Amino acid sequence: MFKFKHIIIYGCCLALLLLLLQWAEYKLLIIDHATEVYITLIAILFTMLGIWLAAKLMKPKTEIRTETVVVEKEVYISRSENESFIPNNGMIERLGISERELEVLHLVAAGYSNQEIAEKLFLSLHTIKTHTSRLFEKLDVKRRTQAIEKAKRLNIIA
Amino acid sequence: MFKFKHIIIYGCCLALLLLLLQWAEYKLLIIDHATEVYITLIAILFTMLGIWLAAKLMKPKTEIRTETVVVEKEVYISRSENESFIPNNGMIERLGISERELEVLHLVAAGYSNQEIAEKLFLSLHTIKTHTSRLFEKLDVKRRTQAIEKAKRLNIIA
DNA sequence: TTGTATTTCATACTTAGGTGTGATGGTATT
DNA sequence: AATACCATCACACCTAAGTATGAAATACAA
Repeated sequence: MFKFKHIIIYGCCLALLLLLLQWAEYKLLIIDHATEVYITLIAILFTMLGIWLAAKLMKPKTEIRTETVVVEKEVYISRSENESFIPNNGMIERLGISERELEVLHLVAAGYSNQEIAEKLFLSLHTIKTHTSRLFEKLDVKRRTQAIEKAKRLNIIA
Repeated sequence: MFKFKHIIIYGCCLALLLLLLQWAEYKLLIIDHATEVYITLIAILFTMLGIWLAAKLMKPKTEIRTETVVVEKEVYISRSENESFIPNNGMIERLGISERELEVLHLVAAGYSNQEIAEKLFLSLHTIKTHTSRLFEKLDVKRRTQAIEKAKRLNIIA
């Protein structure tokens, strides 16, 4: 939109200058060989005008292109229900899940309450809570149900 | 360095044009009121020259910063993707699980909290609690984790 | 129309789950 | 010996989950 504004301004300037020159013609034409002088002046003037115009029009060209590249990292192939389940040990290791934590995870997925797990493993309820909390942190989840879902999806548990 | 090159080329063009105009002066000045016409032509020509010059000189100033944002995305294939899961409708019917209850069961298994399920289904928290309670009764379980385990075992959910 | 099941919402209450912080002892690793 | 990690236990605190009970609207079949 502002492109047209510049063009209109430029047009007006041109018209004004033509009028000015027409008036100057009668005054300056008397002096011989003065034509070249003011043609040069016109040339310089309009060149500057062109430069100014170009500068105005090209200023907003400082583009910042933001390119978003999505890199898909790893794909875990699913298993068959009937076939033997192969735990994703690489994933377990990568998440830093300890042996005890994995044991608790299995029992959580089996539907046991923290109290029941504590009794089963001869541990205190506090210990189980610590384990589950660390587990949720490592699995990046908030609840045990989410932990079950994610662990199954990552083939950590069957 | 190439800045001067452009200036020299421009200067040469100007000189050449002045010579051309000086020659044309004798031919065209005879025609009355032709002065304005060729002054306009000069104006347009030099303006374009100015624009071209400016464009050439300002090219390196039109910065194009390309910010590349790399987003790493881990992709997992769920095991049910390849297999065709057939829900045990007979079992669902036998246990008397209603449509709504089944819907809630799916969301419970997906790891959503009661509050989240309520928001997702545009229901109150109370309603979800009622549904889950009935579900636990019908599945003969005490906790949601047990419900998930049993529902999966009975092929009610994938 | 009446009965039955479903779906919805509600209050009050209890229990389980989860967080944050901190401490202790064991066991490898450096 | 020092460090890092794991496993264990503990307390305080808060939130989520689950129970018991009741009730109203809807839908569908007898």
